Parts: sequence; structure tokens; C-alpha cells
Amino acid sequence: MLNRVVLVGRLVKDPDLRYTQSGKAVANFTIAVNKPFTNQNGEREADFINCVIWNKPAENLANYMSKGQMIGVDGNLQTRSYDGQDGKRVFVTEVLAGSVQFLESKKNNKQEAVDYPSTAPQTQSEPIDISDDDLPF
Amino acid sequence: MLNRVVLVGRLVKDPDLRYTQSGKAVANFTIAVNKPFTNQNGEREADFINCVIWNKPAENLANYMSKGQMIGVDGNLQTRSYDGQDGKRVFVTEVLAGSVQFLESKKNNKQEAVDYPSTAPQTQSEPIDISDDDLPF
Amino acid sequence: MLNRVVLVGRLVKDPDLRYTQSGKAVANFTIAVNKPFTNQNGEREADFINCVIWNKPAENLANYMSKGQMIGVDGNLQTRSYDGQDGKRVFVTEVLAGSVQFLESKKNNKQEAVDYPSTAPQTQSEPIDISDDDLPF
Amino acid sequence: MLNRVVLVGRLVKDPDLRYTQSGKAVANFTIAVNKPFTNQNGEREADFINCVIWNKPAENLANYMSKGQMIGVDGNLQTRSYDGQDGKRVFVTEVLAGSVQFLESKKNNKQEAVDYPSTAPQTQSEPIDISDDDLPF
DNA sequence: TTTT
DNA sequence: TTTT
Repeated sequence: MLNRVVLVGRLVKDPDLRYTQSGKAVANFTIAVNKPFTNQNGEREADFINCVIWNKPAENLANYMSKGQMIGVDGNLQTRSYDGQDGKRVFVTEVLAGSVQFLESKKNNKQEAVDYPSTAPQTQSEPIDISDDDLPF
Repeated sequence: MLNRVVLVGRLVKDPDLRYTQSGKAVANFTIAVNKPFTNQNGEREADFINCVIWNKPAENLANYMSKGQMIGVDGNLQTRSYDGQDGKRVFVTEVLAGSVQFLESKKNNKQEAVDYPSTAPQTQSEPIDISDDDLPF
Repeated sequence: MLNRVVLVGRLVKDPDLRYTQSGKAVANFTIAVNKPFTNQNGEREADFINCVIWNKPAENLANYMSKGQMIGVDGNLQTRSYDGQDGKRVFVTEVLAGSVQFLESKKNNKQEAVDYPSTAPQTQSEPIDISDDDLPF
Repeated sequence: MLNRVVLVGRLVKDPDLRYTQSGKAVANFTIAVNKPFTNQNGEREADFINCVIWNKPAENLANYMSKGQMIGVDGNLQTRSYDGQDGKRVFVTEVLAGSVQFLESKKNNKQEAVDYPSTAPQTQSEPIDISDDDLPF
């Protein structure tokens, strides 16, 4: 089956880098992708898309990119669910980034080695032990 | 900015066709896209991705495709929010399909005229007047 | 059927804008997309991908973008053939751009209105009357 | 940089499987992807897109798929050149498939394990020692 | 609950 | 026949 997403947009806030108990890096980030037209009031709207990236690229992202910067994302859509604070199941649809491209970087010019192949299968091979209370959704 | 999604998966249930007050057709549908690997228990998992399509292609989808059939989707990610029944804002990430391809059809062999160009801007040009209580999320 | 291409790369030369006899604008351009790894000699290689865009976006491209600038392309692959100068048929595979995003612009900050829907069907509805001798391939 | 291609189409002929001198499998194949509209004579046209795939998936492709079958391809565009029989340099643009999905299979129902990550970097890490005279272009 |  |  096919599952492919490509986005270019701006970071809505700084990436949120964490580590699993086994030491893997994960970064959550949200990008604003402007819609290609204006709405009925002449305003440009955006979609705000949640993304995740794992391992070394997660650390690079947190090191070199910050709120407002433009970024490219190549990955796939994933859905997952967790128990919300009110006991109800919460369903999440987000982009699992295999690679990101730093289209601007205030901090440093190190360009992320873009890595088509990496739409990280390892994500799944190890339980994520960040507790749900910490998840940004 | 760029916002592109391509999926191939199977309809998890029959498409849900509705009409806005102004008479536009909208179909909501969910597809299961198998992950390309098995989990730690050797099971194949899937992502369950919500999609929307507008106008004539929505009617064609409802007419020719049903639960279990394989479908291709070309579109873009959109996010929106509505007030949930508990008064809390619910955020939705879904795929706005510009075109769909019927990769199997139990009903009829009419192949959807696949339509790269149609990632429907008109979606936004008119308020959607289906009430939130009817939305399948 | 599905046919989708998304690229981010740099213009290898200035876009080449022409007009058909009926007055439609067409721009041909080539972008270098660096490969995500270095070769056996430690060098970064690139793919050099030929693209075409029609109508107003072709004129915008020629007006605002030039050699070396970074550009995003959303489109589809097309193949065509013509008789080469030696009488042999030449086959061309290129990207028909539906929309482009100006990720840098030396000339002006006018951001191309990115237009998912436009993977230009009109391309085909009218014969292209630029003579083959003028084609950049 | 970003370089992503997704296609669904039909094999125009049986895949052509070969081995490099070092024993790696490579399969070349061409798919016809119908255009989403008919031309001025009411005929449906297609694009004929050359693709390559490496290693085990190349062997699976050759084993399970044949002329006329529908296939999905996820990969990236690559360009390369070689010296043609008339001494002139020939430029090739083709899709390097990272994964393929067998959407039909006359031979066997074994579904290719779809493998987002595999847009094969190894392709480049070893010289291809099939002589140019054998190349299908 | 948002970016330029 | 190539970009940074």
C-alpha cells in the first residue's frame, strides 16, 4: 500500500525534543502550511500539521530549527490513539517524517542530510515509553 | 507552500455521502493503509486515515465503492476544528482528496476519471452547512 | 491512475519563457536536486530534472526566479517524443508543474500563489505550436 | 532537498531482471499511467514512465508481475547519461523505485512487503556493471 | 490553538 | 551537460 506525504511550511513553535527511556530521540513539531487561496474574507488561512521525527534527525531539527523557519517534510501519515485526561480515547493523525529539509536556519547553516530512505520503521520496533501525560496532544 | 498526500488503501466502511444546504455533495470516508512492516508481535498494523471529497467525485465514490475495496487518493492534508459535544474544541487532521482512483469496484467498472487538478479549492469558497452533530468524527 | 511528483531544488539556469502561436506562456526550467548521500568519492551528486509550466505561473517564474534559486515543484511526470535533428525520435520525460513555490527570490518578494489544483490539463487541450527546433531538449 | 514520485499504472511489458557482476538484482520496467483527460480527438492518452528497482524487490517484481498488471510505485526521480551507439551522450530521466505495490498479480497473491524506507541508496554505492549495450533505453 |  |  502507499502512504506518502510531502509538506513545505513554517514551524509554529520550536520543535519539542524528548528521549524515550531507552534513549531514543523523538521530536514533535507543528508546521503551518498556507492554503493556496484566500477565504471569503480575503484572508490567507493555513493548515497546522503535527509531525514527529526520530533519532538523529530529531536532534538535528531541535538544534538547528526554531519557530518561524521554513522546513520541508517527506514522510507518511500515521494514526494512533491514547487515553485522554478525561478517560476518553483520543485519536491522533500526524506525519511521521522520514526526512526533513531545513529551508532556513537562523542558528547554523548545517543542512540536514536529507535521507529519502528513512521513514523510520524503527519507530515501531520499540515501545515509546514517554508517558501519555507528556504527549503534546 | 507544498502540501501533497498520496495514499492507497482499503475503505474501512462505506463512504458517507451528504449534501450541504446549497446542494453540494461531500463524502467522508476512511481508508486503512497497512504499515510496511509487522509489529513486535508479528502482526500487520494499519493507519486509519480520514478523507473528504467534494462534488461529483463524492457522488461517484458513493455509487461505485464500498467497504473493503481498494482505493487510491491524491490530495492534501487539512486541519479544522469544531466544538465537541462536551464543549471542548476538537481538532481534526484529514485528507482533502482532489482525486480518487477506484482500484477495485464490486458494483460497476466505471473508472473514476482521475483528475489531478481538482484538489478542490471550491471546498472553501462556500460555508459547509452540515451541522457538527452530523460529522463523523 | 496516480501520477504525482514533488521536488525541491535549485534552478540550474534561468527559466526559458516562450509563447505558443495562440499566445499561451510556457516556461521550461531545469532544477538540480541534490542526492541525499555522497558517492564513492565523497562527492555530493545531483539529479537534473527538466520541468515545464504553463500560463500565468510560467510568466511569474520567469519574472521572479533565476539561476541558483531554490524552488519547490508540485506536478506530474509526462512523457513525449519529437523528431530529433538527426531524424531519430527523441523521448523526453519531464515534470509538468502544476504549481511552483519560490523558496528564494533575488528579484522580488512576490510569493507565487501556490495552486495545488493546477496541474494544467489545458496543456493538452491546445496544440503547442513552438517548432521542435526551438525546444530545449 | 525533496524528490518524491508516486505512480499507479500498468506494466507495458514484463519487467526486465538482470544482475550486476557483483550479483545485485536490478529490474527495469515501464508503466503506462493514463492521463486524467482525453485529448482533442476524444482519446485517452498515457505517459510511459521508465522505472528501476534493486535487490530483492527487483526479484519479487519479476516473479509476480507481468505485462498489463497494475502496480503502485513510490520512489524518486533520477537522471543519468550514457554514450549512445552513435557516440552521442544520451540523457535518461527515470524513477528509482523504493517500493512497489502489486495491485494485481496473475501469478501469485504474494503481496510485496511495501517498504517506504527503501528508496535504495545502495544503488549508488556500487558501480553498475551491466554494459550500456544492454540497457533498455 | 498556532507560522510568514 | 547543469545548482548551492
